[in-house]
Amino acid sequence: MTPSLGRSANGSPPTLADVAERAGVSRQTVSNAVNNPDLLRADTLARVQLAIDELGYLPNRAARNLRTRASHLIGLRILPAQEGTANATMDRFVHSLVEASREAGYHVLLFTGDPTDPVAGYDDLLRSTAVDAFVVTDTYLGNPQAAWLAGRRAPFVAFGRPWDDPGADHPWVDVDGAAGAELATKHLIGRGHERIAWLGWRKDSFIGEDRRSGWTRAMRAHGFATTGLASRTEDTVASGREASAVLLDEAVPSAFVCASDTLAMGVLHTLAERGLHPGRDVAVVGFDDSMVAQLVPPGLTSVRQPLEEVAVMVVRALEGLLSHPPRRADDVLLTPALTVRGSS
Amino acid sequence: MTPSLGRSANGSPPTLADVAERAGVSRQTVSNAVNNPDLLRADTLARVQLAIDELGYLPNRAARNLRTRASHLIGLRILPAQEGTANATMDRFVHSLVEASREAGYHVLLFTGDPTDPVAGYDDLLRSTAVDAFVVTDTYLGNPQAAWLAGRRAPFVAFGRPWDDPGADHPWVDVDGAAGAELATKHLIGRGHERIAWLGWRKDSFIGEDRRSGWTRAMRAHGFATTGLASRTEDTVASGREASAVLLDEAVPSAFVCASDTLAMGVLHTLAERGLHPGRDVAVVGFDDSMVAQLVPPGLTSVRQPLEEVAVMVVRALEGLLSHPPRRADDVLLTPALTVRGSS
DNA sequence: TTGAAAGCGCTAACAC
DNA sequence: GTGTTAGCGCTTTCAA
Repeated sequence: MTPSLGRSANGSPPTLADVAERAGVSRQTVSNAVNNPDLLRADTLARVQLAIDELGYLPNRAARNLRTRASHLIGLRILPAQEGTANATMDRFVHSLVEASREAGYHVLLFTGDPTDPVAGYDDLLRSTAVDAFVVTDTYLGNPQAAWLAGRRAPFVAFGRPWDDPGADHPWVDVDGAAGAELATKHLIGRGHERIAWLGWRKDSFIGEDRRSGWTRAMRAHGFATTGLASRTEDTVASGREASAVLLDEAVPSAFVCASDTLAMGVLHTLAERGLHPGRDVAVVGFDDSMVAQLVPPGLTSVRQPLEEVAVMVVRALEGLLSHPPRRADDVLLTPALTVRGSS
Repeated sequence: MTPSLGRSANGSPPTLADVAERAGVSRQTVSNAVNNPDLLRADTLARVQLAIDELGYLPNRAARNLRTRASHLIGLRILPAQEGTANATMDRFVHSLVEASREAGYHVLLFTGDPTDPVAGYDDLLRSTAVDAFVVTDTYLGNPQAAWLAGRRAPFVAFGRPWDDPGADHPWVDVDGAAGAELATKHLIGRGHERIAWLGWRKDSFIGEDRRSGWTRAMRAHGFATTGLASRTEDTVASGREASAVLLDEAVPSAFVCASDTLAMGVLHTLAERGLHPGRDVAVVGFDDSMVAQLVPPGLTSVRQPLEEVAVMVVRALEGLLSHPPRRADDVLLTPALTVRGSS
């Protein structure tokens, strides 16, 4: 009787030796059949392949990892989800990264760490050679992990520019936030708005200032005033609500461009309180195209980051770093798109 | 000069042999210091520990995995995110699972597979012994993966009851959807509502029918009619909008209990179109406590699944399965809670 | 309490 | 083209 697929007689998965015996060749020949098929004569390859299929053989990962000094695993640290915000960007990115990695033959290993220690978790994975490389996502607020990883000579690619260290020599992929905000502002200008307010993050956020510059650029290009029309606050609904209420009272904008969907939802709250209708009375554009933007009536126009593309480029850069010899991929700055909905 | 932490002279991480040499003991003694410290004499242990710390030694995962036949990796398959729905339950669960796994010494390996083939991806990971076990999440709609994994004798724990196979003998953890819907309905009854509509999924969804039964139970317990007050539809905003419009016209409910936040958002769309205010004119309760529920004005009351607890119980069951000898943990049915917001 | 030997399953290097 | 040898770094067994 044929052993059941994927299990040899002793109950554990078949090994190279099992296949070799069945095909009547040496173990090395089986290894070559798997890794360098063109080295084998056609009939030998066919015989080995048959045995492989019959046994359902797949190389043992641990053994292969040990020998090749590679795990084909990519580490990604995820932070606890922020309740009460629309920040699902990371979750969307995780999906995209898993997909893109798979196509390159990698799996994604998720880990967490003490949120107060930006480097926690990386160290152990690195020292135990559990992953081949990392994808680093939270490059904002002067995060030390890029420098730390670089110091350890750990291969990694960043999703996000090295804002505070332009000389950093790791590859990165980012989305042009200024272009996104500019797109949003121009869209509103095209709809006839002139008094367009900016609702953004506090000044110490590089990403926030970058996005804000897109708004400024579009406004200036059309000769519209920006004075008194900008507000910087925390990334919470409550802050967005308060800030938009103040702006409405003091600057009377007819439209808002926001640094996040969370802040945009704050604007919607203010409008709801005042009996104003988004899109009809006041236009609102958010940033990130979160599920909230898609679902809230009448739909929130929002800047959408091309995370699928980001993931593909990140993996491409990773492949470069992990090839022999290592290649450093060019940095990539992608342009977001605008998803127009009822709120504008 | 001391070699830099985590790297021996030749540039790769230090090994057992490096530590042994430095501490003047055999490799085996170092291994014991790591895995069975009580076997060593106190002073030997201290000496070895010092060398370990100085070198920044951590056991190589691949080697350890090969030897112990365990990867300390848990596989979780994630499906492509459904745009246009509020279904971020999976993302929340991923976070919780990563956290719970870490505390048990496991990492989470994410993978995808052809969405049309429910078993794709599992097979390779299993045969290559890349993961120790799986967490299976999409147990609805007669999904064959549980039976398939069981047939392969692969250790796995399900988040979700084996609805279509009550005799399945794998451990599972689930949330009591009926209790959740009952909680929601009773909450509305307590607010004075009597004509409470049910907006749910199509009849072939076990989960949908389970949740619906909670509504029925609460209504019957109070002697309220349910005839004409229930609607079953697809889990999309558009379906929820249409179905709620029909219900409002034909059955004139004063409140809605929905099988998902997505459907609840559909109700909010209908209310917005008709100039009705959620919470003031018509009460609405959703299911899942998604970010949308938290952010939409005036806040959507929603049933919240205790996913953190689910993850902890899942990992506990996993630990049982992977211990020697394997233990099958008791099945767990957790009760959700209601998060009350402006919509009710 | 510590050390020596063997081997997990694989692939790199080399010999035939 | 194919087979042989060696060894990746670790833990299990057994001997000292």
